[in-house]
Amino acid sequence: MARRPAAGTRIPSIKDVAAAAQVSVGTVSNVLNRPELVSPATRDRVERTMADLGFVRNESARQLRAGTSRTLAYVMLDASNPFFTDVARGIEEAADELDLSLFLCNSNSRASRESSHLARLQQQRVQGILITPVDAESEGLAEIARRGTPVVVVDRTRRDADLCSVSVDDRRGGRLAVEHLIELGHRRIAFVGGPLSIGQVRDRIDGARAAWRAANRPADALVHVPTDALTVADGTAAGARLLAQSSRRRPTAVFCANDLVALGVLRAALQAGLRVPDDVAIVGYDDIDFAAAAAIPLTSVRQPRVELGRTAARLVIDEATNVAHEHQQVVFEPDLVTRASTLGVR
Amino acid sequence: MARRPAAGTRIPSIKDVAAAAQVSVGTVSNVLNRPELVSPATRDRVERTMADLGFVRNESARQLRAGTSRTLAYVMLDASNPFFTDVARGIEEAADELDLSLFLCNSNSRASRESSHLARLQQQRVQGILITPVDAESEGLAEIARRGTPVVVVDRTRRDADLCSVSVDDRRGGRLAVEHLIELGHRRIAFVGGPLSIGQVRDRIDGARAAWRAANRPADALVHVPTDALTVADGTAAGARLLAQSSRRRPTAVFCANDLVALGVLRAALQAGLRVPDDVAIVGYDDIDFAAAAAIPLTSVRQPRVELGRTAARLVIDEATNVAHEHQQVVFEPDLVTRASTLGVR
DNA sequence: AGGCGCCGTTGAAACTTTTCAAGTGAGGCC
DNA sequence: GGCCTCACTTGAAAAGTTTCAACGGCGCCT
Repeated sequence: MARRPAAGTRIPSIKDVAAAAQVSVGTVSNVLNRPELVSPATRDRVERTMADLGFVRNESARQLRAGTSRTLAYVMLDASNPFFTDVARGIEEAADELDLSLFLCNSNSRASRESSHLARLQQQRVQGILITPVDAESEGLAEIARRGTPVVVVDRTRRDADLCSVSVDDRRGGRLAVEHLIELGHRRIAFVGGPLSIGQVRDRIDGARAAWRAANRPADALVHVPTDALTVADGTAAGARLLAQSSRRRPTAVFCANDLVALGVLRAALQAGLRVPDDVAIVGYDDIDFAAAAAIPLTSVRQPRVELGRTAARLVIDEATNVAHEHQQVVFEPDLVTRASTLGVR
Repeated sequence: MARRPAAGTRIPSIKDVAAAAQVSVGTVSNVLNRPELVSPATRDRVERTMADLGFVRNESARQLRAGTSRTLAYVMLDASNPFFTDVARGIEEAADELDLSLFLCNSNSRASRESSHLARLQQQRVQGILITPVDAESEGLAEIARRGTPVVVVDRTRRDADLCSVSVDDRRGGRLAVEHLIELGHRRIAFVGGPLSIGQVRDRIDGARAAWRAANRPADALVHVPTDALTVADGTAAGARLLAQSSRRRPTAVFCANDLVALGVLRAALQAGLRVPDDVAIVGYDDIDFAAAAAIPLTSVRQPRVELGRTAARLVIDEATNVAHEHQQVVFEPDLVTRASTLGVR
């Protein structure tokens, strides 16, 4: 087979290829980048030599010369939440179309991890950064954009329009969920989720309260049960606490800040021997695949996750390449997907 | 506040900083890399200038000089399977300790996406590649290692020891699951999962059959119900088909190739009005968080996911930095976590 | 006073690729 | 034969950082 460098040997550079193929480095570079300029005979010889030597282009050198990389990055809030992996899939699709690589980073909801990722991405001179930030109003994000790396906020709206953002109307989503419960005749409901430092949680409960008020229901008939995080475990714990109350005090419906929490509450309800939705109805948020697949399929507020990612990627690329770029705040509309957890078997 | 380059201006380089701070580029570099060599006064001045100008180190140039990057990459088989995001978390932890970044890529079980990711990672001169490959025996992986980028196979064992690999004994896991079912007295069981091109699936069913044989149960009392992929949807479909049979023919227990499939089967069982585990017991594989959180908590074969990732990361770093490195095949032992889906409420 | 060593700083080389102006040589035309 | 054109190839410069040998002062010792 082909000759190959012995283990431990330096990876051959364009120079080595040039020497072996008896041409200049310029020609080798042309074979790589503008093959039509090179005579077929030379091209063949160079290509064979590259294969022979096991040549691999050095992206750093390219990038140094070009001044920019062919990479996008998405800093996710929580890689173990399927919602964000779906958003990532949308970004990936858009990146693929333009032959850009995608760097996925996970901040795990921690500001310190987030900022170390951001520092690294700037140093790598990525074409653009997509981020679902711990704090959407952070001045640091604008600072990065000012220094030349486009930044798009995903799944949050930024108050002042100094950055692009793509989000879903969470207030509306909260309203949709609660209007559905009102229509079904529920008179005592709970909102489970937290912490309130997460903007998404704030907006969803705001929307829920607005709908509740609009239907003239007393404010204290909508209780907020806070959780430390939006996880299944926290949902289970909060659900168990909430549903342990006597049936006269217990809410007849629970609206959860996301599907992970809702799955936890569902589990707590079934463990407590309650029937869903007869004893307690449950509404989730995000409509992740597990929601439809739950033991009792969850009614949930659907967000266009993949679309969210795809749009964000397009915006960041526009900002990186189009001089006439103007910042946009794209807001998608959520919709309600009704399933057995509120409707029962039909 | 600080002076900053106008929008659209080139990011300042070390040279610009040197000029502004009235020192040589060497000194600026020293401030960055060996600050103890620089007098406090100069260091201060340079640091202030860097902040003023908004200097951001150019990683490409660094890398070009150094010949290698401070980055690890993990090519995952399926980013939407929580098992792999947990493995990724383990890798991340190990990478963090060494101040390496982690590049997450998703092959989505497609060989073409996998190889384009691999090509890109080589060009980026990553320190090492961790991969859960579509095909663990692929010659391409060894080729990459031969060209100088360490490769570690995650969650698969490689037959010939030309690469490091970290995996869990899937055959053993299959045996554990079926031994548990035999102990509970089940005499007709099913294995749900596919395709068989996935090594993990092959090994798990092999282990299951071995345990079944060892207990002298007839081979045809363990049926294999194949699926196209290891997803909740495929599990639901296969489960519905399987459990629609008359109670005399229907298996009394189902062992699934992973938890996603098991959650699907569980859903199908509940929808068919069957009681779990009284009418049908279910065993999953992976013990992802959703397994414990399911409506009927799933008995599952636990794998040390985070540990898997952490070990793989350590191996790849050892290979990258230690000249005396020797390839290893690390095999972890799975264990069975029993829950309500086989035991009922206790 | 002359020599030595030390501290802090300097300037140039190197890493690999891309780009581009300039060069070579063959072939055609007058 | 001399000149032009065309196709192809060349060599050097440039990108930003790190490293390292060398240098200039300064204080100390003899």
